Amino acid sequence: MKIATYNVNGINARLPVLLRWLETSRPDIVCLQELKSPHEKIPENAISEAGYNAIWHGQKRWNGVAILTRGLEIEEVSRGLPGDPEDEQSRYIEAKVSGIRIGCLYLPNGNPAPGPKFDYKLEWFRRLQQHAQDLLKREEPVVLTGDYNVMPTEKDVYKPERWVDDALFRPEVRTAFKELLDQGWTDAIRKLYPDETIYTFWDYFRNAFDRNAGLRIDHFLLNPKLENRLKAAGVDREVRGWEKTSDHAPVWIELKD
DNA sequence: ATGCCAGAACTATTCTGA
Repeated sequence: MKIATYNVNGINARLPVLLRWLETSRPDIVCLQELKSPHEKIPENAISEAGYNAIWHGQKRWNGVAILTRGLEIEEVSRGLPGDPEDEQSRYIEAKVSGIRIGCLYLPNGNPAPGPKFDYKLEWFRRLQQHAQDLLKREEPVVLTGDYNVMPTEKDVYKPERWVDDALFRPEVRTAFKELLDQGWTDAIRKLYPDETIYTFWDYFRNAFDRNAGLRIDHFLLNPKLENRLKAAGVDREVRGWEKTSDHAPVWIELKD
């Protein structure tokens, strides 16, 4: 079972790249973020012709998350992160696929910090912690994956000193991420590669990809039921080098059946 | 501090991203 997460930065602008990647990588389950598309404009037919079922939570212009599966049945559990009925942003969708519960999330960026956007990020993080705690009470395997917009440690940033005041790296969000892990979640990439420099995002400016000036902000968190099933994990780095690509690369894990 | 790039939206300029 191969599960992937990919911040596409606009699903319509990214469609050729997305389809090419699906064909080469062939993940069984895919979590997408930053669809930047209203519900009715998601390219449903193209996804279906590529052999994937899909559920999604779109939004005009911003955000948007989706779960795709290669022929597997998707049972949607919820859309929207619990804890704030006023929150209109499409940043969370959860489903059950093949006995695995999958939460697909797009955590707020939070810049500029401090400020209202940073407050929203921290509040969203608190709600995520609460929901994650509830999920841990379950007996079933659970994956919480997506764009967390957090570099967990200095190893996850090309130049940590430049990012200390940024909403993706400030102590508050690193602490929040650590608290999440301390609940009992495993960071899949770090479990398999504790010391390697691994990035999942390179910005479009200043030849960041060529200079490998990257960040690790897309993560897979596994509950204890899944930890022992983790077989492999990686980043499809080459996709970041394709024409008209996203600023993120896809990240994936493989689980024992 | 800001620009550098990229995508989307009531098409030209603004907002957002990380």
